[in-house]
Amino acid sequence: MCADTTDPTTPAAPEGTDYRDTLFLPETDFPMRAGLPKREPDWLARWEKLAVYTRLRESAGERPVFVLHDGPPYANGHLHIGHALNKILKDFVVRSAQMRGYDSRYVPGWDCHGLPIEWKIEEQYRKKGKSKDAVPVNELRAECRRFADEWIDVQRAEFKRLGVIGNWEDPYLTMAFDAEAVIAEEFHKFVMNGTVYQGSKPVMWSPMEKTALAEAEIEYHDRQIDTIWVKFPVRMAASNIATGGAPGSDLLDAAVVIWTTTPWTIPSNRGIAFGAEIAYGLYEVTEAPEGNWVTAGEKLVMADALAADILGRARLEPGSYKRVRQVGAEELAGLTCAHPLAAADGFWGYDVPVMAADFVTDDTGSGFVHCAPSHGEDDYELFRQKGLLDRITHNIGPAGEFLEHVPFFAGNFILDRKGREGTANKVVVEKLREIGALAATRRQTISDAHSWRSKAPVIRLNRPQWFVAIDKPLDDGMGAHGQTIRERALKSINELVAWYPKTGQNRLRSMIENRPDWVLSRQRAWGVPLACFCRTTPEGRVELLQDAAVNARIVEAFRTEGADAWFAEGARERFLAGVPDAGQWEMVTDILDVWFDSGSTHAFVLRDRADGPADAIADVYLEGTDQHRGWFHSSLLQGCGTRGRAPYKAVVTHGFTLDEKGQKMSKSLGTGVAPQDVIKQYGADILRLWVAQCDYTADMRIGPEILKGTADSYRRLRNTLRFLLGALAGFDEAERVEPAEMPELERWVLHRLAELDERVRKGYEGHDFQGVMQSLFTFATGDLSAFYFDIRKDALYCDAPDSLRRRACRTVLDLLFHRLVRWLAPVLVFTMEEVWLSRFDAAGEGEDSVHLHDFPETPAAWRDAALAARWERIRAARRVVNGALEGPRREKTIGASLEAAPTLYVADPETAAALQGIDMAELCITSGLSIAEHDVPAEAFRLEDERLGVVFHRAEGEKCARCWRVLPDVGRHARPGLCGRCDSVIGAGGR
RNA sequence: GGGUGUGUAGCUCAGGUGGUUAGAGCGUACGCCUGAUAAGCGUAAGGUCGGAGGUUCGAGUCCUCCCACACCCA
Repeated sequence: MCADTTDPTTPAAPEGTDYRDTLFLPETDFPMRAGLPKREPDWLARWEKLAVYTRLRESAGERPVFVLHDGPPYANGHLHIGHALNKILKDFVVRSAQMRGYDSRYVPGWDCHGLPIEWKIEEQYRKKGKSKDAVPVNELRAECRRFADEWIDVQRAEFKRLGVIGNWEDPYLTMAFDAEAVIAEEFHKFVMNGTVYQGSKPVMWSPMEKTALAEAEIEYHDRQIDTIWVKFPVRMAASNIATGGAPGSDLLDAAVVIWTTTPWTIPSNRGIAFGAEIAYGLYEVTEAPEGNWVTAGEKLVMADALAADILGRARLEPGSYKRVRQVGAEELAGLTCAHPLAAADGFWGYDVPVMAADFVTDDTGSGFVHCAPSHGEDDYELFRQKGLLDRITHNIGPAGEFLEHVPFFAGNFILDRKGREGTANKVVVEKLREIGALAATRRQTISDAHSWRSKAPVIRLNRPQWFVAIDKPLDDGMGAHGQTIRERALKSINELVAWYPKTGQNRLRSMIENRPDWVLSRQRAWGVPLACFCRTTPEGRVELLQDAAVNARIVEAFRTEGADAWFAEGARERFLAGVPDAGQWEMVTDILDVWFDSGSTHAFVLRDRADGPADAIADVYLEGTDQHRGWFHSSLLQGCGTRGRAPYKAVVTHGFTLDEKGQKMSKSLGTGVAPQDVIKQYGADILRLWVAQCDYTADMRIGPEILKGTADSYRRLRNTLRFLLGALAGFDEAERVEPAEMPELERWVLHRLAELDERVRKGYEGHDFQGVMQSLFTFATGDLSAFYFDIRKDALYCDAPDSLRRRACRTVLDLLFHRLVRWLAPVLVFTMEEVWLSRFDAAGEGEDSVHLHDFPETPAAWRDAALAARWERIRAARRVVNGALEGPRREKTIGASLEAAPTLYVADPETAAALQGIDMAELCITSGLSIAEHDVPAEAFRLEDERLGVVFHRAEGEKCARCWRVLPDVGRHARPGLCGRCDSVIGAGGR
């Protein structure tokens, strides 16, 4: 139909006729402002009603299974931002795996046993004036259970509010009866394979309360103490390396000087440590006052840096001693000393070896550290490494008293009844002085550990503990990856597990390479007991009962009654029934370290539950970097001991959340960010977007300014989607156009989509959420909003509905919609559901959800590298035009770009070729644009590329009242004030 | 004190094996539009690449030391 033939009786339109109604403007009810805090709960309710997680499981069919195994948070308080970060990252993994085509299962869990809860309950008792010891164990345990239960409900609601999908109806709990049964059963595996043994290890011990303390129960206060320098006579020197003296060495009549802040540990001394990097010298005293502790002729070995200080404190004048010679590390390592108290009693007649250790310094003291492996962790560790743990002493009792067998000191206490300094230090110092072993003393103030409860000082005391030997070869038929737990763990780390980021591998490896045996026992109440029996053999060895029938009976009881069965009356007789010599066996009443509980989750979750993977190995464990020492570690050791390998195939780690300045969040500075507050102010999607925009492999900052920025980004993205919805209003399948028939601009968008499809899928697969978001965000703002949408508004608003250009555009918008919305759905779970429903189920009455769909297949054939390269040049030329319009605009020559019709000079043949057949006026949103393949005139506007220039011209003609383009033919058509295109669109009954 | 890691524009991040005036998005400023409108478009200003040495013709990129921050351990 020709527009010019329309009814000539059409009344002349008055000036400024409004053709607005003839346009196809965007139509959508999708609100520009999100109102997330208010609306998110509605979508949560909808998903609950639809049972999205269950539906996905039921419709999984033959999809491959993917399992992210949840590391259980501890059930004792509201969620903090770190929990939110962790669960949101997991949600990205779970949801993107589902949408990539997996049957992606996620069972959340909770860690329920352990000290913090037990402590809370004790605190409640104390407030009521009750003593914990007066309460039956199972009563205390029941209270702990109730406490955990309450917090699990709170945390579950808080996690769900974040939009995290999973089996929230049926999570796993380490305190569930079946979990407690499996934990005990797993422990029995270690009992039966012979790796569990009793040893002892120094722990923080409060003599006042006669109990071991955890790090959390310790506080540090300043305290005045008497430090002492003590002489240890050299007993033997390795003569072949002795230098500078006669055979037999000049050190044989010297003494090594040690320094200690705890004189009461001297009777428990079993060694001396020195630093291989420290300079030592042999000093000889030439002159000393009458009755001095250090006398003329004495030879002492000490660090050069400290010698003057020590000898001064020993009341020697600067000129009254001399440095005889240097003493090297090799020589020191060959020394053996006598215990200074050996001179007083044969009890101390043993050898005291001198050993190199890396914890010795020469800042203070003497450069020699006296080692009491029962009373110091460094000391213990050194003795463990040297294989000397059989030399551990047992001289101190639980109240901090010297035991009966200790000569001279028996009965003296380290602390008195009020927690103040007792007599132990005094008598030891006095004895050392009496026998001439003391070199000097100094009173000083140090910061030292005190009990949080009694405020009294704390000591280190070795207590019997149960260990798992990690270097013992196992004859368990699971040797495919090594014979010992350590071998299997290292093999797993090196070959069986993928690490995101890579650095996690080294971190865990160096920990496993260096770690000592695994201490399992805690002297506490709220946990799974080491459900086993032990006895001491006539030779003094402690052995464990290895009886499968007894174990089975215990596990069965735990399964039906919980681990409380162990602490119930008559438990011993019940479980030992039928065992010969039952009377010899004692119950072990310690409980398992909670890391053993959580290290066993793979057994009672991945292996035992119907929703676990077939091989009972998780695809991913994802936690903070602190879990290299924690859950990754304990799960690895546990798995290697019970099934021969790590229970995971990949480990993803994230950093910590810091305040806006990159420092730890602080309550007192008010820099803390609570997830509940973010949700209240902005909504969970903003928090999720923040997570997706961070580099989670490092530490992440969060605060008001950062959240505001995130909300800004969100708004930009939201509006782009809103435009998409509006432009797609009433889209009909009949409009669809094949790519081959589309204009180049549309095919360029399809090319970008094909590129992004690969980027997004690979990004999600590699857990690179930041990369995915950055690509999508730049695409949405740079390629769509500022380029494609801006250009196509004319066609969308003004073209006839059946125009190929408009149909092609709407086809592409539909393809864009499905990809953008679904690609973003794992991150912006709420908003993408809103967008989805706004298009497909505005009333929200149906059963569809974007979360029930996969990422759409994107044809590889959409890729067109040649076309993409050409459009790079086209866009570069467009940028020059944009720049050129800025001048006239500032000078008020023009306002809108449609008032311009510039000339583009192209002196670059490749760009000229690229522009062939391209309507640059359309792309630049000008009313006209002529291209001159010509040298760029001097007056032309140009950017960096000298071969492209633009000379400005105003567009000739009138402004079309409908499409606003300024064209020469406006006014020459049937309807007044219109250009040919618009006139014909209306004539065709467009609207 | 030890181990591990991080440090590029106001913010969030890019910057294979060292190579021309260090990039993107957001924010900011200014201008335009008023048919995505508590929106949209354009232009611009922002960086001693934590600091100091060194290797090299040339270093954000390699080496050494230092500083700050974090996690784990002591």
